[in-house]
Amino acid sequence: MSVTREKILELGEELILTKGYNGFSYQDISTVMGIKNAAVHYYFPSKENLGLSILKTNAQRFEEMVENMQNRGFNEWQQMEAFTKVYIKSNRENKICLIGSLGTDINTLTDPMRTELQKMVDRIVSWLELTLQNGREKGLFHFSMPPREMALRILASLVAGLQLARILNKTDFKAIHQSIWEEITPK
Amino acid sequence: MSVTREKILELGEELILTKGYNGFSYQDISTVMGIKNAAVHYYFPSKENLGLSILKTNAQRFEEMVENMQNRGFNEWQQMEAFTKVYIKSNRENKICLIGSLGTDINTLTDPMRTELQKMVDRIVSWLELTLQNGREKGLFHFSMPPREMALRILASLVAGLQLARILNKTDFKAIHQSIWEEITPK
DNA sequence: TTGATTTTACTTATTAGTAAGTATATTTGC
DNA sequence: GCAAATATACTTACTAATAAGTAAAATCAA
Repeated sequence: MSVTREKILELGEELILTKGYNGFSYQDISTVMGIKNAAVHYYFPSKENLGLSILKTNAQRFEEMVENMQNRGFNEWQQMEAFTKVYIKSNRENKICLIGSLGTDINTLTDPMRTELQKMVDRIVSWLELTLQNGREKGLFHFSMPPREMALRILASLVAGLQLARILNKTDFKAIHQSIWEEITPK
Repeated sequence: MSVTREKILELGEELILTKGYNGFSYQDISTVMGIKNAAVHYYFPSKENLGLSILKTNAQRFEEMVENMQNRGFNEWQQMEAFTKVYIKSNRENKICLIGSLGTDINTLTDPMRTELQKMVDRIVSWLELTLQNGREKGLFHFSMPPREMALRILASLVAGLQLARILNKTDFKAIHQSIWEEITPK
């Protein structure tokens, strides 16, 4: 696949995570890349098209990560740890996540983008739920609420953890994500 | 104070909470109100000016709520309950909160707005921290981590709870906010 | 030379913002 | 008490900048 196309996707994603979907333009992309506006339109005819591609790329990346972890025989604890690490990296880079960013702009998105976002979040919550449930059965985690509730709670902590850390202080994210582990670690 | 000005502030806030700061324009306000674009500029010369006014109005509303609760002799449990109710109402109205919305757009805001946002969030976290600490001393709450960590954790749950609920399902917010109480209620 | 890629040169729409004017109150000087 | 001055609350009619998007020509690479 074209290296230009890849780079546009990468930059577009970064812009969504740093300035928000309605806070960036094709100009932002073309200027940084040293190409013309129309070249971006060549690969992604519309902004919606670009946004949708970014969403699908992300959903795919998640699936690959999950598949990869299972191939390597990661247990549920290790899988949760790896998932958390993605967020720790985002925090280090002063980025929020796609869910938090597009969640804010959801009413300005087109139906295909909204649907794709819902699909992605739903998939992540389902995976978290299953991982928490299986991990609890093995005694790797300890919590009493239904796994789906716990999944939503953990995801919410991570999503808004990044936002709060960017507003207040980067180090605040650590406090938030560590408290997740305190809650689910068996005594 | 002018009723038109009040209405612009109200509508502006609603637009930030539904479409995001970079997702609405003065046109959105003037069209709904049946006035001209320039009339909005008459009250708020720039969009930054409007955004700043909305932030300050919100911060003031928070202070009034806290003051009011203390005048009425609310204990810490009741105060936490009242704070949570503000978020439950937002969820009912398909709105997210100012923190989550402006948190996404923070890098596109001017310094005065960023500073005001930080000030507001800092104030809320401090209040949460103090309320949790005092409540724990009285035996109203039970938790072992430092109060500030718990404050950040609760705020993160509420902020992203609204976002996740708007993406997935309104009822998911209930699961998230109820799990907060499960965590801090003494056994 | 053919197809993929990219630029040139646009269009159309929307944005924030402004200058000047108008009608209606409200205040002030006498 | 009343005319003149002034403030309030807008509208009309713009500007300059930027947005997304397009058609056609030029360039490049196999």
